[in-house]
Amino acid sequence: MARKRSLDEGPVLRGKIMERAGVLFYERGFAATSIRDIADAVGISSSTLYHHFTNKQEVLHAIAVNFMRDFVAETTVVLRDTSRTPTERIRETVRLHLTISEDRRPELVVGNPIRYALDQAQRRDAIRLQTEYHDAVLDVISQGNAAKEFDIADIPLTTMALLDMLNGVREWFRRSGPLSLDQIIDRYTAFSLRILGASPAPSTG
Amino acid sequence: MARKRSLDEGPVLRGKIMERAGVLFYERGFAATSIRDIADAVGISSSTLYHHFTNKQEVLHAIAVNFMRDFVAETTVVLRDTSRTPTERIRETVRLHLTISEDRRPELVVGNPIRYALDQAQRRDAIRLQTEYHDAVLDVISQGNAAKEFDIADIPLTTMALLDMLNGVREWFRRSGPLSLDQIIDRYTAFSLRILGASPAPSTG
DNA sequence: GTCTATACGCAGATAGAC
DNA sequence: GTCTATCTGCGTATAGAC
Repeated sequence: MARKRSLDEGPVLRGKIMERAGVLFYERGFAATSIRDIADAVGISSSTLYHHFTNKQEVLHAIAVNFMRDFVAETTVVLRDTSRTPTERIRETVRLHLTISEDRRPELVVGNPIRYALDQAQRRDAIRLQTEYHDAVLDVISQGNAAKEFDIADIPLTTMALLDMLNGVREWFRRSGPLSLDQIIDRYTAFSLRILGASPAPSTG
Repeated sequence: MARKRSLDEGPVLRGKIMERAGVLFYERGFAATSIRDIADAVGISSSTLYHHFTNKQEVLHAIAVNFMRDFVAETTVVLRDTSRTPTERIRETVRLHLTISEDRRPELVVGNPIRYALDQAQRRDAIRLQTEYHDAVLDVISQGNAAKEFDIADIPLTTMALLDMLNGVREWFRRSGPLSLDQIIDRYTAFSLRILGASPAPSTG
């Protein structure tokens, strides 16, 4: 049994540490969460944790990069699918953005003050991925504008406004609230298309 | 000299502590800023700080409430000025919101994860003021919709989307960047009016 | 690869002189 | 009302046995 545990749970334990640490960081903040808190939540000793990560910052770094990699992978598939119109791609991106952000809320580090717990190099890793997403969105908006689907004066700033609006949702949305996530998505899709100046807006949300 | 100092600098020192602490909390986070860091920045001993505030949390609480009081005072004057149209009031509110947020960035606690350093009662104080602002904005949006100046399906959610979009600016705006704050304000005013479905939109910014 | 035990420093907060 | 000195606990991180 001990043998099997060693062989199978090595990488699993790493993931488990990241998962529990993410929740604790999210609930209490980075500095207010101790290594011992994390170890207790996982059911290991603090020294064992040091065997898997060099320090607390590295745990946060791993969480941030792991999440952003997934986020970018999922969204860029849609954003770069030139078989669909820019409008369709934006609609689907709004849905993905809000869904992933809600499903994995504790893992969101970029764009959140907790990111300042990382050192510069670590932050850069995460921000590089965020930029990849940002640029993909900007490209689609630009294409939609060129195709006269959208009507935009300042493309970079419109991109920021749109993404900031979407990022705001995670700060107040609760599944227990009056609106379901699907309803939020419908309405925010409408808001997004308004910001982009999308011409035919049948559903005003 | 010692006498004069005691008489005049009592309340002044309190304000100075709040100011310096605000900057440190903003730069490093609450938990990562020690009482001694604050005392050093002000040029006093840590015991002197305890003479003016019961603990570190109270410093943050004072910063948050002080700022929100000012914010609400300035904005509600505009929002409740029924001599102006809802559209005009929204325009002016966007300007004020972005200007105050930028001018006093370190003091922004509400809507920022640093707020979790406060206990429930302290947070409630700050959130009560935020709600006052939020409700005043919602009222104006509602009036504009009733007057057919705006075209909105879900007034509460539109209010959230608008405010989140504005709050996003402080995360990335730098005075050293390519756009001036005035330019940002112009464009975000246009975005805001689009979200609200304002009928005549001459400047699409 | 996991544990127990522990080094070491810095945190928040207080005592008591002036 | 401000200081110096200090208490006490918890933080990160490591040593070394198994």
